[in-house]
Amino acid sequence: MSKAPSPKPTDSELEILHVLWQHGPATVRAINDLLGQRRQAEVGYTTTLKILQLMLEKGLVRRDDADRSHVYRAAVREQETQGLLLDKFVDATFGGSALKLVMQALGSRKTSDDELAQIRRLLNDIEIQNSTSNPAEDDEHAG
Amino acid sequence: MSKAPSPKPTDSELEILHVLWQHGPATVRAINDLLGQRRQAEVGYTTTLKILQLMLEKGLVRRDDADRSHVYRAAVREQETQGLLLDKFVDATFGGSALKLVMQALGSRKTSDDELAQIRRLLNDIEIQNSTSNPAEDDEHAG
DNA sequence: GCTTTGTTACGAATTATTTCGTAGATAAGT
DNA sequence: ACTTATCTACGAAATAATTCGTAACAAAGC
Repeated sequence: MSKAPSPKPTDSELEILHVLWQHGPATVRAINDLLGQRRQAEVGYTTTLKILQLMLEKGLVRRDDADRSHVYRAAVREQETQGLLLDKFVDATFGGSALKLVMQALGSRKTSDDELAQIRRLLNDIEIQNSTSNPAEDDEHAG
Repeated sequence: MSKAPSPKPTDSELEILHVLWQHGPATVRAINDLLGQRRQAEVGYTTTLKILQLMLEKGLVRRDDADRSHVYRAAVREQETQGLLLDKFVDATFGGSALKLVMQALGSRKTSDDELAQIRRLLNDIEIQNSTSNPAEDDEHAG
């Protein structure tokens, strides 16, 4: 029950987490190289090292220091972290209303029919969950 | 090119913008009082004043200093600002995929049937737009 | 007129984040 | 063995955001 209260990662930390999520465990050298690719400008090696050390203290990553080149791995899951950040963002920007966020996300940008279909499937799933786990009567049937 | 791109507001600035969007133009005193209500702890009067002065320089607010108590008003629109922040957030957290954001927002939290219905209506509207305009050239935005 | 109250402007302390330089250790190359 | 390369740890500078104290000034109250 005691869920690790992983602190909210900063922008730089999040970028490193993306690298680790995609690439898997890696050395500082590898992480730094991958960061250089996804960015415009290179970042100093010791900068990456420093951030990883701070992330280790925060519990955002784990490391294997058996070898001289330590190997870092993400200690938080991608979806959980995204969910955490999303919660904060929804609170700060949309007053806590996830609905407003979704409306804004869908309304103010181009969404393909394919993406719309995926969202519809998700809506159907959620509706089924609502009706099976919720005592409130629900006779709606999606087309 | 004549329009200065309003910089991304910080968390504190965004909170003040929320107050101004909801309440309309207000003095520092009024803004500070309203901030105190929506927060856990009070914030110092001069803190609010200082942030408003910085926001004025950034172009996030305008002020009427005809009277001794200056009256501040939002200089950026709510939806535009939310859209701007949303873009940055989607890039940083979901690698630019608005679809992933929506899936996460809907999937990882409780969404009521009422909200689901609203989203369905929006999906229908978007689908109609997709089918009535040529998808290859409908990237125009209302100014 | 004098004092109290409320206001703006400004400087500065505090905290967080990002950045990198340098020292010291270990491994690798010759 | 010696030199070079690579790595970690650590300190600290640079930047940004938040906070508030104080000075200066104007208005209101007595």
